[in-house]
Amino acid sequence: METLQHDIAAAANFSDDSEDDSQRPTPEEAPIVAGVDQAFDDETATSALVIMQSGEVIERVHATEPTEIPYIPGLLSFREGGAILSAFKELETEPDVVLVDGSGRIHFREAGLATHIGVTLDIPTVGVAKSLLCGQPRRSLSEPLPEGTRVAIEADGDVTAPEGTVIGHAVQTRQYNSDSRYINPLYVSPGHQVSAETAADIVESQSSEYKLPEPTRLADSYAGELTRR
DNA sequence: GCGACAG
DNA sequence: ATCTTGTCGC
Repeated sequence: METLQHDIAAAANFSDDSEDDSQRPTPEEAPIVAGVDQAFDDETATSALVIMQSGEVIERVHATEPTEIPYIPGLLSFREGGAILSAFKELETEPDVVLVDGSGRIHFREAGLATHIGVTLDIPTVGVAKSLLCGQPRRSLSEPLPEGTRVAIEADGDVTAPEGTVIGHAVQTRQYNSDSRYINPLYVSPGHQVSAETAADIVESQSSEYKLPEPTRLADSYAGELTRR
């Protein structure tokens, strides 16, 4: 599994350059953004995909697959990847970018779930995680960050990338204006065919009332209501 | 051996 | 991820 991840990282493109920029949306048209999230029960994983454009849901699909392995930090792709790929087979729309719940380049071998899915399907992906798997924030995150702040996450000894490489960002999409209550940042990283900066830009552009970008939030609740039945 | 660790 | 009530703050 680790060997496969090294191959995936080698095939990944952590920049905004594309082999065929023919399909990229012109600045005139709003991008089609997908959100994916999984929910589990005793022995299956259900993946929910929500596709949005201009604030509207234009397609929604899901798929369920048996859970093969337990959760192991660094190997999430092998637990959730199958169901996600099955859900994509049901999809008719071609998203311009996919927001994946989990890390992309912020991963020991630079091959988190978002990167795994992006390389496998050859589509642009962004990793959106609620906690940090590895890497070192450029500055302390112990104090609440103001809304709109982003702090670079650099590779340290736990990551295959050269030390100091920016592998993602802590992104504060929402924040309270209170002393006793605060919101933690999201950890955004490139999955495939997207740079660390663009990944953070996309997440910010898709977030509005809540901390999570809208496609991710809707996929989250959709997956939840599918499994609790 | 010890610590750290997406969902 | 999942198990769940109360509680804080606008």
